[in-house]
Amino acid sequence: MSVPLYQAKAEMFRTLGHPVRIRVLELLQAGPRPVRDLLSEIDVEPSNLSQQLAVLRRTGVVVSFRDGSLVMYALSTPDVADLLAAGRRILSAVLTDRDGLLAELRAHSPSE
Amino acid sequence: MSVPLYQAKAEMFRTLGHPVRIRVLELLQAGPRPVRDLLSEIDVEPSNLSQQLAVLRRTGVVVSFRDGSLVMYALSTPDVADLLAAGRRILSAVLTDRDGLLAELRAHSPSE
DNA sequence: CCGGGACTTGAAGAATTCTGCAATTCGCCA
DNA sequence: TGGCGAATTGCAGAATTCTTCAAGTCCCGG
Repeated sequence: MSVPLYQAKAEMFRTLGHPVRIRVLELLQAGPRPVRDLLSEIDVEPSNLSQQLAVLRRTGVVVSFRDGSLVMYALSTPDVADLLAAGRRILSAVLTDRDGLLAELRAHSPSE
Repeated sequence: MSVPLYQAKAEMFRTLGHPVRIRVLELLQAGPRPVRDLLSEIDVEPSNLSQQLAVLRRTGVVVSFRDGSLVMYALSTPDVADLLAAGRRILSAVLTDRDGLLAELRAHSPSE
């Protein structure tokens, strides 16, 4: 497998590695939305949101088009939902493990 | 949904956003491996690999344990494979779209 | 044609992340 | 016990990414 491919995969994941961008993608799962709506649901400055949207566009995870005076954004492929779902599962698995370990640590004596 | 949760999700994805770390995870899909093996398959300095492994450990995506004089690494949950698979699907969807667009651009006259 | 809302772009400084070198730890075995 | 291979840690400088502010574009209504 070529090195540039790993680069591309990494870039794909790095694109999701930001709270605002994650939130945007989750909102877009419900369908296309204008920037104006995203802005009202995410606590961030307009220019910052635009920057984050640009990152998502650059990678090709979302697409945008104009509808009258509004700019709409949409997921470029429904596969994005799978990615988010897989992320949630891992997060929950990891947190469960952590809690499990914590519980175990508390249940036994230090010398055990 | 709380803001810290988005932070946690973002951190999870950011963890995967590095070529070496992606490669490590793909290798670990086949089962636990010692650092020594990873090192022989990935072109990176030992200290760099260690740093990247530390990042993966911190997030809880992988776990490590000692086996004699070797340190072994393993995926903490098989769900990681799903994430990588979803990433691949999106990448291929995005690239296909791009190629599709390119082909379309080439097939029509500039003024069309 | 002008005003104003809806977004985007450019750019700079702050904050993070990456990389590689040197030094260190840990366990094994002669 | 001393030497070694295996890995990790501590850092410093380089490279990226984030955030914000100021300025600019586009489009609709008047």
